[in-house]
Amino acid sequence: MNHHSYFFFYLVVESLKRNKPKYKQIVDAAVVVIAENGYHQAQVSKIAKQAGVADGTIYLYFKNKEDILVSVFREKMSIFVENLQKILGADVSSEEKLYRMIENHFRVLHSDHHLAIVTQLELRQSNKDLRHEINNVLKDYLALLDRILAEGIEQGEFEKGMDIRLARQMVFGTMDEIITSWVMNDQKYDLMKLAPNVHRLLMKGMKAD
Amino acid sequence: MNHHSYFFFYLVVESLKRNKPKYKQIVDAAVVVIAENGYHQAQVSKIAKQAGVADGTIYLYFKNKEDILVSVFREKMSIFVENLQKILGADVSSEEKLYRMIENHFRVLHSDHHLAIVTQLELRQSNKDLRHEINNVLKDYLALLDRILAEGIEQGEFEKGMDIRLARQMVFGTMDEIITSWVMNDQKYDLMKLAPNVHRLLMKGMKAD
Amino acid sequence: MNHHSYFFFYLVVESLKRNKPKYKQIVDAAVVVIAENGYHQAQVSKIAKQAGVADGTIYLYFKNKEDILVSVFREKMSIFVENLQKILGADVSSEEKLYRMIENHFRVLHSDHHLAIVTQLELRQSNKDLRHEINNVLKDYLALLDRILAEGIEQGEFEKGMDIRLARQMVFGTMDEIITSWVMNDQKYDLMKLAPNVHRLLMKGMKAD
Amino acid sequence: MNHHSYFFFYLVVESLKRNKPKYKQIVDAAVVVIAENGYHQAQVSKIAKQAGVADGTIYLYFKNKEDILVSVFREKMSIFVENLQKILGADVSSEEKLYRMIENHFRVLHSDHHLAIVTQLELRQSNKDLRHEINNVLKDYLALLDRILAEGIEQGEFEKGMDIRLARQMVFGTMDEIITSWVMNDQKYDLMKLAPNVHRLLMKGMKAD
DNA sequence: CATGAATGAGCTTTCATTCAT
DNA sequence: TATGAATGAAAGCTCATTCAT
Repeated sequence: MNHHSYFFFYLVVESLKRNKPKYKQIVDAAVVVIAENGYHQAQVSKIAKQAGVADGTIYLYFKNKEDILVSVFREKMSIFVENLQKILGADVSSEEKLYRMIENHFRVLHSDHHLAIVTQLELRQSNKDLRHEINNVLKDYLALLDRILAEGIEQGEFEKGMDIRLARQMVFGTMDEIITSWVMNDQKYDLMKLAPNVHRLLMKGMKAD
Repeated sequence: MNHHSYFFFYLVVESLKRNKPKYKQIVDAAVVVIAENGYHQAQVSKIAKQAGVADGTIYLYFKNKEDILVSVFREKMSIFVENLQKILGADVSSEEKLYRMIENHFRVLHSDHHLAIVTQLELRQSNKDLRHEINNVLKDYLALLDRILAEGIEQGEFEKGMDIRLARQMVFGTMDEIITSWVMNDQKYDLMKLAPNVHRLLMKGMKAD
Repeated sequence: MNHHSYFFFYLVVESLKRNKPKYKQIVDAAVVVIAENGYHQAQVSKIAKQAGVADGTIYLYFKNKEDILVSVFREKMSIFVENLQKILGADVSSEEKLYRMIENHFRVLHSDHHLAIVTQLELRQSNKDLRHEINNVLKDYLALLDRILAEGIEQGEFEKGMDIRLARQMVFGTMDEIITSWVMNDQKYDLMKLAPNVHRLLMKGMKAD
Repeated sequence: MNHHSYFFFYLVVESLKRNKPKYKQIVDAAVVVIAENGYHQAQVSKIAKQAGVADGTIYLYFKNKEDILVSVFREKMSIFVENLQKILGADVSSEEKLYRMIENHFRVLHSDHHLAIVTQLELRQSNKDLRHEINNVLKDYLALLDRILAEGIEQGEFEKGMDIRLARQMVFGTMDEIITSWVMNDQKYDLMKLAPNVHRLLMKGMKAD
């Protein structure tokens, strides 16, 4: 490679970097590395290499390794939260909002296999401290789910005396278990197609009419 | 040795091991150590000390550390499976069987705080391989749940077209999420009291009548 | 460039540097940072920040970090040397000159706590190379001490057959040990008051008359 | 090497090890490694290799690296202390005791070049915490020196009004400076021969009679 | 002259597992 | 069977120095 081609190569690489600030670059690299190597094999050096930066550069943007992992969760979770906020703002029934939530939850993970592996399998191997951090991030999401449920009760769509915490745990626990199974089965079947049935089960339960 | 004789040899050795008091001693010690120190602080040497044996002795009964952990899960899961088998044999409706399953699941973990911490929080930090192993153990339990669901459909108690896999994931995911939340909240409230409501939600869903 | 022209070039560059305010700024910043944070916590970035310059600027004035530290020692040592030169020029006995030297040595460090910490404790943590450099700087000072001793012998004030090197090591070793103890005791007592006794001990020894 | 010769080789190595318990083995290895590589290049792995043990074995005998270094100082210092205790017990004048102390101090370091390098140059590069530890160890030694001085005053051998702390600092500072210079000059001259002159200087001072 | 973002080499310590007794 | 001393691989983080701007 002569020094001209090096120069242009440099420009391309640089503009890629500039368009994706290093912070995002590293977070995205972490998702890929964790998904492909597993949580315990996701060394900082691997993440750095994947991000195209030096090991030390990581520490200009993150306090420590745990900080990277929490950031991964926070950054990606914000996709769910933002979508859910839009759904909440829509002028539709609570039942429809719940449906859209399930559908959104499934779609985001369906469309990003790496992310699905990371959130459903890998990040759960983190230690208790990190898991508490992750739970804090989750709280925002679950608070929005609670709002759907509360509004549904208010509008008479959902069972009047329903325990919101239990209902939330049923909705989230169900979605989570279904997605984890799907990931552990190597994402063989079409997750999206399950949404209507899941929604129906949650709304009307298992009892025959 | 062909694979048949290997299989029988395996069965004999396994049953011998499990009858030996030290095997159980070590498994029980592992539960205590993991519950009190957390998964990542549960070194083999700590388990050995708690069991009152030398480090090396562990390896006379277990192939490696992962083998201890899988054994913990298998031994303890058998309590759930045995109870559930009794429930299945009872002459009651499928709905009642489901209720008893939930009640049993909650009760076992409610009555053994160490076990609850280990199964809901600590063992989930294990790596993918171990979690696949654990899932295999779980399968027996979930197969029994599937039988309740299939019988319920057959007898017209549960929705005819219901997807059994989804329903199973809803039931298990809901129970699991509820128990995990309870453990993470330091087991502050009475888990047992939730069983009727959980059962009602799973049966009739959230929709107002 | 032959070694003569190199030598003069060196002199010019050196004198240019030392007149530049930033050079002194950085040396003074280094003293403060080392005294307050300790040798091993005195990162180049901290010194730069304390001096109010960018990290990179340091390298316009110093070859590397070691060069800063040697410069600190050289700059500060020159105070001792200059004072000692004045003392040597005074028209007093050698014994009096020795007294004034001790008194000066104590006074300079007594009046600059930061400097005392840096020279007695922190700079001694440097590696062998740097300590050899520091010793070179010290040589000028010790050479002046040797002159006091030689003159004293010549004038019949000091013991005729006295080994000058040993005597120098006794004088310097004694002063150094006393000051280091004083610094390690957090400079609790009055160093200056010790000068007469130290002088007396060095002159007449411990033996009872 | 056939397995017989391996066996005998093994016996020899083992008996060497057994005669020198691992603790001492490691301390001695540390002295050699520090002397030959310098304090900052004395990695735990090098010490382990020199001691003929695995890295991990170090940590069966020492809390951490600092613990090795403190132990080096403590173990070696005890030679000085034990010798000095014998000297104190001798039925000779205080002046003679002082002489023997100097002679002993010089001899121990003169006879172990590695140790001389380690105590005079390398260990002084340790951080403040370690140096405080080292100072604690030194205190025992200096306390014995103080006893010689106090007894000398009592018996009218040493100057009546003499400040013991100052005198101790003169004696130790002088010895220390002389030895350090000798080490920095690559131990070129005969340290032992200096003892009488040093003693004379300390006793009678520099002043001409 | 001055900047400061980026670099990347380097090392202590833990702990699952082995194996001579 | 049981022991427990010994092993040795493996990784997060710091910071002196550079160099494009």
